[in-house]
Amino acid sequence: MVAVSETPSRQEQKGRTREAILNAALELSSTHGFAQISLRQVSRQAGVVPTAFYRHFESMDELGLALVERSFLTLRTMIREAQRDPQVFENIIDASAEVLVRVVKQNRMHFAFVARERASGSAAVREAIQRELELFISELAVVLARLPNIETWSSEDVKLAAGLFVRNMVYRAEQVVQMPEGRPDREEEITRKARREMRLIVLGFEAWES
Amino acid sequence: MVAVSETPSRQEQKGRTREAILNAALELSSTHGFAQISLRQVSRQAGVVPTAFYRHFESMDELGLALVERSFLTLRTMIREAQRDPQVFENIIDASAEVLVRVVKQNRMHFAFVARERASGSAAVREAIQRELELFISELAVVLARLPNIETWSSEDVKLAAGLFVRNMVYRAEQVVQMPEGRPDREEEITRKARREMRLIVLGFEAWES
DNA sequence: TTCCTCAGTGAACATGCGTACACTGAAATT
DNA sequence: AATTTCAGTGTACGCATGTTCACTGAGGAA
Repeated sequence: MVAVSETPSRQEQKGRTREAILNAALELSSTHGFAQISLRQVSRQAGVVPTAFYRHFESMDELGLALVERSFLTLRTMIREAQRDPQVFENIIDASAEVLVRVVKQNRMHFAFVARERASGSAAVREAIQRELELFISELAVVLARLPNIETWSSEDVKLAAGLFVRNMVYRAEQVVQMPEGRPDREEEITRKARREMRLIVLGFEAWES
Repeated sequence: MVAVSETPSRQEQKGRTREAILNAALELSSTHGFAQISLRQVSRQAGVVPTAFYRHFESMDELGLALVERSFLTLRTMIREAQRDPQVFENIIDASAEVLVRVVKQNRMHFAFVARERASGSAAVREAIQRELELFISELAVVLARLPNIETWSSEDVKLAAGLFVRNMVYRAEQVVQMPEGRPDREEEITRKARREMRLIVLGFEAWES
């Protein structure tokens, strides 16, 4: 047998430990909520002594912010990939509802973190999530603005509609996160409801006059 | 001088202490979140020794449930009173938006508690809030079902629409709670947005076909 | 080869926590 | 008047926490 793995450089090793801490925090907070987990618990789960934590983050608060950043990075990547799905062009609403459920299931913990800490994290974490969601709404607004019925709206109205959409999606995402494993019936129900809600909102679009 | 106040009965006194504990918990959790406050902090703020806590609640979890119950009781009472406002009959949407902002401002801490713990409390607290919100949606659905455009809908569709409404109201309520004191401009903005969102949804109603 | 850098260690600390226990004294009951 | 009930007290405990400090030893630079 030959040793295949090279000795990792110092940077690499540091990066790995950092990842281990982030993952430990994400996992622990998925059951108890980020606010209630301790620096020592996170370190223990990451396989590291409490003092080593400080080599990577100054405080739990800073860890929280890093977690927000990483979660949204994952989510944005996934959703951009999903937008390339050819189905999405054919029927935006039906495809979006299915994509939503699929994407959330694939990244359950990231969504759970965002949904939970949005309302309850430390002030800094809350604000960071709020900002990211606003960004998300603005992105969607740009997409919406190209739709036939919407071209003539004021940009404020488009953002309003986008906000309605995103907030409803966040709610349905929360439900998918809470959903017990292996319940395709619940999954189907959530997808169906999301689809109908989006239809209802879109019907509002069509009748809107600024 | 004559002693005006009668000596309170044992029951009365117990009730007062219970209230003191509930208020202490509500106030403390408005800054740090219910999950992070300790039995000792609550007792201290209520002016009582930690052990006395157990005469009223078996655990912090039970306190949390009592807080959910009391908050929703307050909220339901206020909203039912608001429904008697004659303006509400004339123009449901515009009046509702204003009532929403006013009611939330009057009971800031109760709304803050519900909004925050909805996503992040202990499992028991979360489920209790979820259940109360479902009840609330059902109540609204009954009101909506009497509207002219909606009479013919299936009851599932009516609940769907009611859910959309309530969830959006919860979101706007969160904003009112976070709103800094003495900012009538922010208040006006939130009212205006809530109004338009509700209009957009109502337009969807009108175009809906089951 | 020699020296330096620095990610991770391990012991020690003060503090706040939940809960058990025996208690007090006034209101309620007899 | 005598007795019981029970909301609230005070002490004491074992435990987990955040942070400090001096340390080790392997990777990287000289």
